Amino acid sequence: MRPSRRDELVQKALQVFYRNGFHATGMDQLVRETGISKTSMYKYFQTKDDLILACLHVRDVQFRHWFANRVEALEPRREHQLGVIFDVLDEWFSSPDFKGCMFIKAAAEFQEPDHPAHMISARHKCLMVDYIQDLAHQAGLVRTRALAGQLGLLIEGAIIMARFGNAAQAVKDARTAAKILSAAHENDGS
Amino acid sequence: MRPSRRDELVQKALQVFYRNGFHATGMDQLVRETGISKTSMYKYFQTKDDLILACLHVRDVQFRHWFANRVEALEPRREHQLGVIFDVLDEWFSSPDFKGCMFIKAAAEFQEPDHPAHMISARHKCLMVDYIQDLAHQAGLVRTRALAGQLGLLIEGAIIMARFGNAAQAVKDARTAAKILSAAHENDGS
DNA sequence: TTGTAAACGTACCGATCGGTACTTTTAGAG
DNA sequence: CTCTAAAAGTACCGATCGGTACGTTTACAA
Repeated sequence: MRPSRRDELVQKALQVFYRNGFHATGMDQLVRETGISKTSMYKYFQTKDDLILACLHVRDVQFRHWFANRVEALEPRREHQLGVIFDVLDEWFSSPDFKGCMFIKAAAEFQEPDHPAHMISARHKCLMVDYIQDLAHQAGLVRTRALAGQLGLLIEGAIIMARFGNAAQAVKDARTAAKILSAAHENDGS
Repeated sequence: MRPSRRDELVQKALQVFYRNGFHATGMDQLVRETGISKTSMYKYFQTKDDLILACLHVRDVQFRHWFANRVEALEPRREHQLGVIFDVLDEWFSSPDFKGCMFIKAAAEFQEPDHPAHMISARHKCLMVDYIQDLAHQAGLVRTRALAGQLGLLIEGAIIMARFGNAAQAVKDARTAAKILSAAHENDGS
């Protein structure tokens, strides 16, 4: 466990970027809020962008692990886990420091499609859809690629709508829609 | 048509903000890209934030008018207009200068829920859902509030996914899901 | 042609930006 | 205690930030 200081920096910077935005957060503010000197920061990361990319990478791993762990905790039976993904989302939206999806925000601030931050974000969304498809497969559903794509749209839409006003309504709509769409992908259906 | 110069500023600044982001776009860059002097800018708007808010307001009106006009053009029969909203989205995603939803990006850069930019964005999304509900009503469907909420999630999700890689896949998934969800809201259903 | 108001260009303000140089303090190992 | 390496602190760099002051040019109306 050597690089604890570096990990601590990434972890704290991650929270500040998440709460305050990337461009809007200056390095001096990071010094203030993390308690880590600028000298150390620039020893670990050559540029601010490098630090941002490290934060996004950690966030990607952490978020997907957290999500899968919450699914597992709420529903241990694998064939029923697809049914609880919007309960996990609801937990996320209801957490006091929920501020939307970090990757949607990263893509909003780094718009060039070939920017590393943009690519990490796209990959994160792709991996989430892959995970949803895996849950659909374990639920014994058919045409899981199409279903996962559709549920992915509901998830992203719910994240957006949760940021604008009523998160409860977004979760409710998403849950209802997900049940209808999933029912259309049962092996006996069309 | 007196205030042409001011409108011209808003129109051009809107495009630069849309393409380049809000914080990432400086006033000097706006002078360069719009050809309007900084003196004039600050005569029309006291602060950069005021200019941003004016841009968002214009964008809100323009986008909703554009969207409704395209729906009308693709399908004049009102009872069938709900079926073409993803064709209009497809047009938008396919336009060469598509860079996502300006209001999602505004909410990403101005995170405080009571920030005017955030509130304008939330209101825009709300008005879009209202419009979808109106189309659902004209299509003779039932429980239009729930259906509009669900279709709204699909729309926002498609916008997000279109920014990350394959827009065509997002439109295809959204169209399929929308048909299933709409069918569940026909007056003979459920 | 003159008067007038709007727009322009330029130079500038203090503050902050990302990033660097250099010295001092801390902490753990021998 | 001493040596060493890491971290901190401070002061600073040029560039850019949002915003202002002020004199010049444009364009149109009388």
